[in-house]
Amino acid sequence: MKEKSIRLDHQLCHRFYVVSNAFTRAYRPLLARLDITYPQYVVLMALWEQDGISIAQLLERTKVDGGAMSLILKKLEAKNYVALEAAPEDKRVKLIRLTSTAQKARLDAMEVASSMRCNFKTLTAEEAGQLMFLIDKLSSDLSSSLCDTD
Amino acid sequence: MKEKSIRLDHQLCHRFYVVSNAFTRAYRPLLARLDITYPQYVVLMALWEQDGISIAQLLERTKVDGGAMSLILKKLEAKNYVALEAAPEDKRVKLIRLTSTAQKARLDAMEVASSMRCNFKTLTAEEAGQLMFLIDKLSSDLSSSLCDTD
DNA sequence: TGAAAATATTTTGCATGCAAAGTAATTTAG
DNA sequence: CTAAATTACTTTGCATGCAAAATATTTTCA
Repeated sequence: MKEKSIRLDHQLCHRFYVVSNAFTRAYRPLLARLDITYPQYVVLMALWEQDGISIAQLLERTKVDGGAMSLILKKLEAKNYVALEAAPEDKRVKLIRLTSTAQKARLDAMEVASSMRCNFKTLTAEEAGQLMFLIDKLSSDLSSSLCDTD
Repeated sequence: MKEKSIRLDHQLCHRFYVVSNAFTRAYRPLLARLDITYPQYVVLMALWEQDGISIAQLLERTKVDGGAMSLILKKLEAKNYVALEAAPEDKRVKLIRLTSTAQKARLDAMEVASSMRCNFKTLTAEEAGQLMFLIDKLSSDLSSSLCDTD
């Protein structure tokens, strides 16, 4: 009785796949002015919230891939958005700090965020809230399934 | 008044980014038995629904990137899951057909899908339905924003 | 009919995402 | 106190995703 359920339009996963990629494409022209990609934007958002944190903390907040993060930070550094410095107490740790350029760019980023929200013509604010709630629930189900220590 | 809204946890886009990647990771061990990746699985799902379609139709249904699709089909062909043939009327078009191996693998795929659903411990079936509805609404907002011919 | 426009697919160059291996520095144990 | 485990990052190899250019075919139109 669960036989017919490999149809694409019955799959939550495929919806996430499609929408996530659509977001990346939709952000591209908006982020072009800042000369950054969507994952780079995510990293900057995390830093605008809390500056001077370590790479491990950045990974935890953004959920960006660790291997990709190395490259992303190098690029953000090359674009003069961040500076990396070794932590004084523990030389393994690198602390990431926003440059003044990035501080100023925060205003542009807020424009980006608000113009993205303008794209949501039919989805109401309440529905967006429901959506976030449900995704968070799904998300915790998914992450607990990966480490099945329960 | 819309100033504080570049916080990561206020962003729908980041939730999709995180969950979409989490799905890919969660599927990997399940798909290992079939020796395929998640995008390859998506292509097979589309073909299990409707076999013998063109690449353009496959792109339309799966929303996989066109450039990636070429490689994916080559790999599925190498793994003996599909066969490519030129359409008789129009030599530009290639038709994709499932092999008998892929037909049999459909049963394994149904196992994969159902064991993925078992991961959703707290999300109810009704909530999953709501989630799909809301995502579809968001999705149409997003896609209409890309081609702003309105 | 023959050249130009359109269509279907592939290729290319760059940016991740994923898993696993590799490094350097720190902590833990015997 | 030192060798083994641990931790924080980086590197590597492979698989996409994205945009744009390149190919091969068809269709359209003057």
